[in-house]
Amino acid sequence: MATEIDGRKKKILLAVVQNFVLTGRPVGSGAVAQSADVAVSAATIRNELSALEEMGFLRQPHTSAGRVPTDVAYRYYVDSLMEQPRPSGRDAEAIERLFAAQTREIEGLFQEASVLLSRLTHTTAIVFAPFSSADAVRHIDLVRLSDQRVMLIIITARGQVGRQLLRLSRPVTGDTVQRVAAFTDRVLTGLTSDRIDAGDLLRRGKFGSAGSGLVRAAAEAVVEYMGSIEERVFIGGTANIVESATPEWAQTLLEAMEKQYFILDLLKDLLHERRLTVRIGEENRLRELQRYSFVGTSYPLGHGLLGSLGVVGPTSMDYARTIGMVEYMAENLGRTLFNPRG
Amino acid sequence: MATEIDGRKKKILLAVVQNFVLTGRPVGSGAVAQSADVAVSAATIRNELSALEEMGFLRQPHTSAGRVPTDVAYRYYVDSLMEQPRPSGRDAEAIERLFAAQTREIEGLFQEASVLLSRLTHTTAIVFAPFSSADAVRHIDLVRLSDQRVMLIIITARGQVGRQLLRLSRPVTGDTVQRVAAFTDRVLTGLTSDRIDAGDLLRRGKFGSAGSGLVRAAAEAVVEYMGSIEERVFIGGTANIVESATPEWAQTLLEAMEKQYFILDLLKDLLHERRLTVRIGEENRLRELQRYSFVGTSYPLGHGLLGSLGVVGPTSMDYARTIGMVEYMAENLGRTLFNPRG
DNA sequence: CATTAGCAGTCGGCCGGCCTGAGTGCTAGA
DNA sequence: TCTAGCACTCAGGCCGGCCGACTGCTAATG
Repeated sequence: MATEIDGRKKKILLAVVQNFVLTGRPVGSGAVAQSADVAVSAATIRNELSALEEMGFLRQPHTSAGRVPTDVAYRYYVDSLMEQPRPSGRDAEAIERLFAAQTREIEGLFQEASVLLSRLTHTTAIVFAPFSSADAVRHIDLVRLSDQRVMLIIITARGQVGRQLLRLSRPVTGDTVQRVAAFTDRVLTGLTSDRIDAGDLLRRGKFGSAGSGLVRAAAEAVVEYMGSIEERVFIGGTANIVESATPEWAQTLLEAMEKQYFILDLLKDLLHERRLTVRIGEENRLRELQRYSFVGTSYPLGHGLLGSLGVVGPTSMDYARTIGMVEYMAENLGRTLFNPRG
Repeated sequence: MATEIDGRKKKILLAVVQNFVLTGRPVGSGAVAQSADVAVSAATIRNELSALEEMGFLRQPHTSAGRVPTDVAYRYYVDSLMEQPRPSGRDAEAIERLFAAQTREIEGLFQEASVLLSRLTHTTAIVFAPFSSADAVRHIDLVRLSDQRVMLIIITARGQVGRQLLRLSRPVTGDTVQRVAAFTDRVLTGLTSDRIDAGDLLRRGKFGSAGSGLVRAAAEAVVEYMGSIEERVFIGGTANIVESATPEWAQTLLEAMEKQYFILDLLKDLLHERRLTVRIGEENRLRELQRYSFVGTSYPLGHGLLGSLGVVGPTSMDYARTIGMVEYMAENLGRTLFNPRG
């Protein structure tokens, strides 16, 4: 009859959740009687379990089995029951070691962060780094690959780097490429994309027809690049997906993970709010994720930008530990890329 | 008694391999009698099958089952039986479309190549792009992230781009970073790593203690970067791994795929020879791959460098089709990145 | 009136036996 | 040398029984 969740129910629910997370098997009244610090018999606990089931926190896979927490139970656990520890000494140290080096290749840093996070939490980790290029040009370079192919390299004021392959309709000589590179670098540096005009460039620099084609192609590619957002995604621990579900679900999720739009949908709305987000089972909008839970947060990327990172794992994950890790990783990553206090 | 493989045996073996690749189930004498173009009865085929088993080409999962090809049979099939078709019109078109764009982001090109290749072959595809940096400096830039963190951007003569995070022991101002950037760019451009000397730089440019620290850190990072080889790996279609094997094998392989050394071991020796390589089952050195087959080849990256690409799939893959795809993809990729004829 | 001991009931998982069907090897005859 | 026929083998599906874990209910208890 009790429709409110009292102290004893809390303890029992906590015991069920912890036990299930640990063993992965339905938890019976006997197991709860042993592990929860309530001094009542298994029979009483049965009554309580039955009440908790009525309230939607637990369910039975079949009549004669123990209880399994529902998404609602995990939600309640995360919101009201668990105590959130900082990562243990060893785990914290592993994360700190990643950021200890004096010099660090930047793509590698993101990749290794995702791998480490996945390893520490036994989940699949995703690190999302959106670099806005709505920014000014800092440097332009052109590298001749062959007669009609040139690579354009753009560096923006904020340090974002893009490399674009240009295909030309006429062959260009190495000398022309060099001259056009120097010219575009000189003329475009400092400009934002809305102030770049291919026609204007062609009037200011005199090149043969092949050179003019290159100038035009480069200018167009620069405008296109500067207007785009480069969204880099680093995924680690995909193997952990296989462990935690049936092969079909694993395959579906693996497939989804390779889709850009999937990742964006998952991580993009974290960018607007700075706080930790936990989405449990069916709380996820994405159908492929409704058998899993997601724990994510954002981190500062510098220049006022935010990135986000998170993990995907079984709904029966150890939320306390996972949340601790995700937060600590975000903190360290943010501090490394952008440190207001030096 | 026949220890040589005659024409009829060839036809029968071919039928078994093709049938098994198609259905995935052991092939019996009846099925062979129907599909192979030999006008003999099932009983005769049974004798031949038995002989082929004796010779090591086939094996029976159990006494009353049909036959399954061994690694040896696939090897013989690849070497002597199959006819290698060019990719079908539709497949070729899909590949060509990938390379059709006038302007192309370069990382994205590699990534999409791996995804497309995996999709067309139902395997997991790997594209390996080793960029040697044993090269001259083309451009240096520094971007201040915070008081004590600076991002170093290096462009090499061949167009390789590196971004390194530097952590400084003293805070630097934006102005200092700018001055050091201009100085290092001017002084280092054109040099190879063996001619870069931090001490010499410090003598030639006068900066405060913070600036000198930055000069030294930058110089060291440049030397380190120029001496390294940046090895980028793009993997597509990991979900296909799950389909083709038991979850345990799939997990083992997925785990291995995330390891740098594994990929390198797999793809690096392709770089020395230009021809197609097929490694079937236990022919693979790597233990994790001995239940799979690998089909790979190399492609020119420009500047005399080679990259490599390949796919990993079940030993019972459609080798003819797969080989066609891998070769066609390598051809197109190579032509796009490096085109001796324009 | 909450709690508890006891008991009957439920059901998944496992084991062994049975049957079926696909496919084999062998033999005798053409 | 090939083939028809036959006895044989064995994986996989199906059934029934047993075991054990766990439940819900009831009646007794402080």
